[in-house]
Amino acid sequence: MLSKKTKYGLKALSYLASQEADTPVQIAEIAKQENISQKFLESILLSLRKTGFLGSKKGKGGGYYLIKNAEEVLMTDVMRILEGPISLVPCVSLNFYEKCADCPDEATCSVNKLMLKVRDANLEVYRNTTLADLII
Amino acid sequence: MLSKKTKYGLKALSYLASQEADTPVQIAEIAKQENISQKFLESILLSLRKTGFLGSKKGKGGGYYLIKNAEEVLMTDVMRILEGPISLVPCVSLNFYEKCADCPDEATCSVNKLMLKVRDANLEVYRNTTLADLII
DNA sequence: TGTTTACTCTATTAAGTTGATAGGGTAATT
DNA sequence: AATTACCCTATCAACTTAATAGAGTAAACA
Repeated sequence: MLSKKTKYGLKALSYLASQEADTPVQIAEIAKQENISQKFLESILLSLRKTGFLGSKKGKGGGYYLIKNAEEVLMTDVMRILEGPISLVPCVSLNFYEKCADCPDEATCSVNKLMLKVRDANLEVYRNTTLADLII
Repeated sequence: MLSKKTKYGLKALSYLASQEADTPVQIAEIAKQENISQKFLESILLSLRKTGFLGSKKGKGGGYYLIKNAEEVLMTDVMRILEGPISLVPCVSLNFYEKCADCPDEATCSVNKLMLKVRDANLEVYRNTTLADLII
């Protein structure tokens, strides 16, 4: 299941992408338009700012805005920040690799074999989709 | 993340597929060989039996065995039983469709758009992978 | 300079899920 | 009849998620 965090984050990014660039949008506006709990959205936008997707401006007329063009925002990066590893098991993860404690040999592990295929299929999608592809 | 239930279920199915067909294998043997909590495995195998993947035999020399050939066991079916819906959001699910409560219009929803692609990519993998592909 | 506005941070909490365990009951085989 | 192994119910700790509350800080503007 996709977490609400990711769902909300994607919606917020899309909302910002469909606004005029470099014009800050207030959290309250995004939250209202997209039916998102404002406080929860705050923490999500904060993490997107800290990871270089968004900029923010304080004070009157402040808010959040996209730093890059929507065409440059890859879903691989967005998903890793919001949802975490793209792989379903750590033993096939490119960015978060970890050996499975219970598995003696990855080479002969059937789960490893299947999850490698799944990872590649998902990467293929995320690598070839940008924020621009998600808005009308 | 892949649940342990699915992980264990896949390992157990693979173990059975690599054994001689129609020869029941005891839960205890699978649990030991695959490092799985026996009681937890019991419930997993039970659900696989009730959904037509496995047969069981009671009494001495009993155990579980594959009902179909490994080539006939599609990952789409296995994953739906063990892990649940293949889609990450209910609004793009083929078998478990549900409208998102917070989303006014699927046609313009960016999350919907992305998750459709993801669903299709995963289905492609699962539809073209059988249990036979997972064993050496 | 002071007030407003909006971002930032910490803490708390209810609800749900997962993974594991325990213990007993039932059915089939020898 | 005894053994073996499947079958079922209940419980529980640990963790995660999603939401909320409240206070603090920084920037803009009159």
